[in-house]
Amino acid sequence: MSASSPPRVRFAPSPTGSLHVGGARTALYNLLFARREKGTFILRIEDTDVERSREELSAQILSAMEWLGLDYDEGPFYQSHRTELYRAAAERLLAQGSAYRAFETPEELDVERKKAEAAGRAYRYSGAGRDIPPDESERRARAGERHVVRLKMPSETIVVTDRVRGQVEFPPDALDDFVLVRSDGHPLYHFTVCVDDVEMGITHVIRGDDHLANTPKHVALFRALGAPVPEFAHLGMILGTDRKKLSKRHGAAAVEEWRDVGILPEALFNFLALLGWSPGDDREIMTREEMEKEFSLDRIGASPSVFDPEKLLWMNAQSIARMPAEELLARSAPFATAGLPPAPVALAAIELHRTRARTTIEMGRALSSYAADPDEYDPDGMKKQVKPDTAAQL
RNA sequence: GGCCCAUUCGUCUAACGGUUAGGACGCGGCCCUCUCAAGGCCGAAAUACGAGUUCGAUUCUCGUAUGGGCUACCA
Repeated sequence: MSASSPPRVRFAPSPTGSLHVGGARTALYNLLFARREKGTFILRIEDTDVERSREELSAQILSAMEWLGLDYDEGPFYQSHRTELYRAAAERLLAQGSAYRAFETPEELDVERKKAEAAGRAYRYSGAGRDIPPDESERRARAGERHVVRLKMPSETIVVTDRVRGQVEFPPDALDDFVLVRSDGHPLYHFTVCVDDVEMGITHVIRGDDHLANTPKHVALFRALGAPVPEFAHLGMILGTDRKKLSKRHGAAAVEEWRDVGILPEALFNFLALLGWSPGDDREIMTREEMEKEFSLDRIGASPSVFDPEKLLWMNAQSIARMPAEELLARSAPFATAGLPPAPVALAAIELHRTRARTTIEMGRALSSYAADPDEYDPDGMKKQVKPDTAAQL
């Protein structure tokens, strides 16, 4: 690959849940790559699924990204505001014969699918819509007949070039003519992704491994759209300690949950960066500047990785141990639910506890314990720590 | 079922054909220490299995096993 113009990358979450640590890491790698290559990091909200997308979740994702320091250069762009773009693209593909209308109902397709399943065959759409002459297709559409728009998949092996997995080949019979636009006019995910990636000039697609098998569809779409195919980098999944894909039921799969238990954003950032990427030497604790300077797609590992809360806690403790006292105080103060002592006392307490507290919650709690004289002292502690003559003074 | 991906200590990872397979978390021990931490030193702990290529495989190829993903008018 020759040196070219600065890369443009994007993070494209769909607002169907809060920001997951897996998503956060994807965003983080995009960000690091953009910074390293002096490129542009774009945020795009994929909210085309009207049934599942919720506005407050978009806001939640935005705030989680801000907290983690995942700052983007352009956006957020909402796909729900870009429907005209997709409609026009569908028209174009239809006009140039790269896509066609199909008039089967979901029920009919379901029957076909069941039949194939019963026969032990892999289901593929028949491609019947391909044979409808353009003028007839046009007429039926104008008459209001319900239809979807499907892409004509080329009957050739599609080679996906992936920066972390190398060349991956997909034989032609593995893909069928998938749906671009639903019968209610809503454009579908694979379609909007590609239209937007083209329109936004995306040069590198860095995303979760779960999209690798979808990539040949995207490659076919980019070609049909007459656009250059971006480079891909597919990241291994993040797993729970049981080696299953990390999810809500593992607890603390969302970025906010870590924020709420007193994890510092820089610690989570550092931890996530090293979950699947390594600078190549033995460094573990890295500053954001170092990461932005040294990040490289070529040093991303291909295998899935287990999210280990213990190590995150250790990294957090490292951050706490190194942070300037004033800053640490400010970050812990929100967790000092039982009040804060006067500043000089608080600062002294910070120094006393910075090697003991692993989270800002623990620090906040420690700080609060200096806010007022306790009502009673632990008898064992008294006996051990307080000499008889001082005890008399109390 | 079909297609695709992955596999180094329990976990995160380094080693881009030749290393006593390195580091980190966690774990154990010792030191430091009025306690608890932190810190320092030491230790146990890995190339999934089987073939092949090669003078030589963690590294390249194939197979098996195990995990995972995709296979929607979800994203």
